Amino acid sequence: MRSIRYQQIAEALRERALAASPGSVLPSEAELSQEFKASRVTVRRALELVRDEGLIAARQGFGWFVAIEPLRQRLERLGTIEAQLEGSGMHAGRRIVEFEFVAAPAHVAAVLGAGRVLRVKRVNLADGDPFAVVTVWCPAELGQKLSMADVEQHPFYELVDRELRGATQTIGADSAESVEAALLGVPVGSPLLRCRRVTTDTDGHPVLMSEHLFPAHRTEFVVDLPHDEPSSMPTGLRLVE
Amino acid sequence: MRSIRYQQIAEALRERALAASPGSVLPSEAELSQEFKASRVTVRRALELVRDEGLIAARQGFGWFVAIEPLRQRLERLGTIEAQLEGSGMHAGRRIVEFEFVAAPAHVAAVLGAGRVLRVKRVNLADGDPFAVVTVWCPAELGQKLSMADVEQHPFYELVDRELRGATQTIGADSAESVEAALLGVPVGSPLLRCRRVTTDTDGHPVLMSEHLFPAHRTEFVVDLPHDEPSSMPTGLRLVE
DNA sequence: CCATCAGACTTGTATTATAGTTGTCTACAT
DNA sequence: ATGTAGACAACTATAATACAAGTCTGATGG
Repeated sequence: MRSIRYQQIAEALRERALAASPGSVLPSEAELSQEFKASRVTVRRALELVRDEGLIAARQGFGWFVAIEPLRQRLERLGTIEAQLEGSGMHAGRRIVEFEFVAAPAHVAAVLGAGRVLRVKRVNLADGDPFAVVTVWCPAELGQKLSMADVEQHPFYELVDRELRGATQTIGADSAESVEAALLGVPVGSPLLRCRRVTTDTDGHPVLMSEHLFPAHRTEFVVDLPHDEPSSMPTGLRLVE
Repeated sequence: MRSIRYQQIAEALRERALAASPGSVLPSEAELSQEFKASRVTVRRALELVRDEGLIAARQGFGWFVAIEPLRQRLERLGTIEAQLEGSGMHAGRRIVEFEFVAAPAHVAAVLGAGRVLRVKRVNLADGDPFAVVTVWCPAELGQKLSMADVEQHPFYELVDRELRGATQTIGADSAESVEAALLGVPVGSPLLRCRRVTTDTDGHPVLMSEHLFPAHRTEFVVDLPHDEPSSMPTGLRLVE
């Protein structure tokens, strides 16, 4: 495969920026040019690429430096959906729609590395009204001990016999198919917010996959990007009127 | 049965494209021509065949590379989608649709605290194809110095004469109205990812408001929750009355 | 002590040049 | 219809160079 020089250099600069402490200055473009054995133009192009990603910044006559707090994680302490609903004086409920051991679909098997999985489909309720359809795939060995009553009364992460740590979720949109439309009480074809989440344990191995579908007219996802002062808006998914 | 050479080559290219990571660059047509012992025209026919299937793409003077589908945005940094495009070997472009000084709509005025604003509507292009409609509202006093050429060639946050610090994004979904559908080249009523962003300066004062609309089938947002206590919900949920 | 200024060093922005790549065409062979 | 060979234009990445403009430092002179 052919390689693009300035992308290689950009990758090296990214690592360096993440390793260094915020505010520290990078070598001059001339020095970097010698170090990478590339022309100053090429080095600059790499620097500008990383700058546009927000990791570094420059001041004319001064130099390049690692940007201040490029990645502050503000998504850390967030109450569960249940707590927020109860806090708002609403009653959170769950209704089980499916509870089956099935052969894992390809995209699930690829991530979890399990042939058979427990698939649970639930409808989340706020004061009796449905606001989310959640499907969870869980390796069969972990799901063996779970009952329908368990998954109806407890969040999934309390039930799995593993210590969970992190998650990656991808947020997208879809049109409502007939099944989800009926469960959520919205017209077929209306827009849905879709969150696919892969939850990993303390070793970083994927443990759970889940798909959350929200009616778009009631839900929004709020993300704070690096601030100095805390904003008035909390981070997370929220229901809108 | 006689075998068609360029179809054999196309099959080999498909395998290679699926094995390689998106954005990686294929060998040049001349090199592939040597490798498959076929003329450049034949190799090209194979490449164009695979391109029309959406697996790979090319830029004149640059080369062939594995296409990216769907387009993923990472939310941790205050970077632009353009930076991620360039980092993937694609070419980012902009087309101005509107450039007007108007009275601020209520929800904009409430946040920016400005009566008159500059409203700029742009279509973002990836290798010539539209992938986003972006509307930016900017207080008139800040927009006074900006020209259409400015906003066509630079990201907005580079043009504003304030040091920006953070942003709050609200991600939701919508159905495509006729205007946006036409600009994005998607059917009316198809799902869109909507991202409303309020950008603030170092003092925490709101400076810019923007709305980004993405076709749902091409775009996803990715959020990492590294050391979060997982709940059954994507992150947190907030009810708004 | 303090202000000032020259010079070294830095980024920002051009220009020119070259090798390599895709895009496109024509001519010809099987 | 399919494949080969070649030529040319348009574009890209990279190099080399030059110069403008901003920043820092240290010497100088009061």
